[in-house]
Amino acid sequence: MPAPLRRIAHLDMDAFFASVELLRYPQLKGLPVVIGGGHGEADARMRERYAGQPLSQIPVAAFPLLKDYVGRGVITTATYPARQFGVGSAMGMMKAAKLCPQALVLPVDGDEVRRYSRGFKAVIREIAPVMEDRGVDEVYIDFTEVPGGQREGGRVLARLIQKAIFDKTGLTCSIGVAPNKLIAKMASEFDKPNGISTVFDADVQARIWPLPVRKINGIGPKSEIKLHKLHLHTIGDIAQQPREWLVDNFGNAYGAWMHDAAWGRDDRPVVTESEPVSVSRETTFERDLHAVRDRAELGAIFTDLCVLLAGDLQRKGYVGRTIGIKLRYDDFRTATRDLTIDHYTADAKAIRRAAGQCLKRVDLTRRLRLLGVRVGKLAKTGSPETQVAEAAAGAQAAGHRAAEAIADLFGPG
DNA sequence: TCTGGGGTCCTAGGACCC
DNA sequence: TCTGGGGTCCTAGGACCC
Repeated sequence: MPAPLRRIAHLDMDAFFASVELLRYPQLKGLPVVIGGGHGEADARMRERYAGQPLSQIPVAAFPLLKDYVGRGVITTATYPARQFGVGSAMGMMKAAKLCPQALVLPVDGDEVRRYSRGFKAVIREIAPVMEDRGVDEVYIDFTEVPGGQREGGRVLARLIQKAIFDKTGLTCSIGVAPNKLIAKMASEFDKPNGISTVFDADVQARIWPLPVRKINGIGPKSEIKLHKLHLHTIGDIAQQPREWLVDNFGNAYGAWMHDAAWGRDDRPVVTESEPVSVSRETTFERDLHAVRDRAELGAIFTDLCVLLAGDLQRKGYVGRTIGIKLRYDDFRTATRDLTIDHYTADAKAIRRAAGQCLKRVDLTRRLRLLGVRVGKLAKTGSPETQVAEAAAGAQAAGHRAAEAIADLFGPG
């Protein structure tokens, strides 16, 4: 029996955040809607006004409009009617308002989105257990060994998964099936929404090479500019270059990778589980803040971030020993500082202390638009490498308590 | 019209150790 | 006076992704 052909699927939910909202507000179907922005105050006011009524009964005229939006948010996703106006993900809300002022705005409902995210992934795992989680609305699936995964190059199994997801959630998705993750990712975009595309090694030249370089997952805006300067515009243009030339221009690792990618070569496995590397919290202020003039406000935000972050770590069951901060200045430059401490922690006060040290090493004369706190070098709470450190921290805390007790005995100093 | 929040991985220099 | 090479950890920044 010959070895089965390696078949990898990439599945992408269609306009996920917007589609989840449309399940609640079916009256918005077919209308331009954008999701994002953050605040959600207008939305809350609207819901309050129609409290007691089913959400589906709220008249379309009651929904907040993009042209009335104020704030610094970006669009998370837009419905297909809104995309017709050129509105899309990661676009500033203010810019989108120029393109499509009549679009309706809804805030992101994180809990609801995560619920649907868990739901569609559970459906997939029941059918095809080798699944890699790539975020709320995307996964890779290894079809190779799944019964039926080879039929019509994976199309039959893809159709089954699409139907199962729709039956369970009412949501549609697009799937690409190919010899590897790299091509599958591109293929899932070929026939959106609610499409299936299958690609084989022999199709790379005809279907992949004509695409713009930016379609390769891993070539972003910077590399695109550089490639254009070198007169390379399509993936085929890259494929035609000698490997050494790409290495000379883009460095050893990236140049060689780019050459492989252009030829559709990628042997990364589908990874079913992984440990987090870091956990962070950050926030963009409603207006730029100055470290001195807005000291109290900034200090409160800083503390809040540390408390939220500590809560995240504790809930997830991790401790970490590299504490870092991130600042974004009014000119959008970013600075980071970090500090590795000798014990693992998930304690808000300890995080704040270390992050405070970091803050002392950075320029605070410019106005800030963002502040973030990060914990890295994670280990599972109670895992062997944290034991000694946790015991030491415990002893230290006991030391503090002893000192306090002694201080009590001798009265206030 | 200024551009969110949560991540990963890579590079590169310096410290420090053998 | 000159001056190895390798390994690991720490730190800062940047590209990229969802």
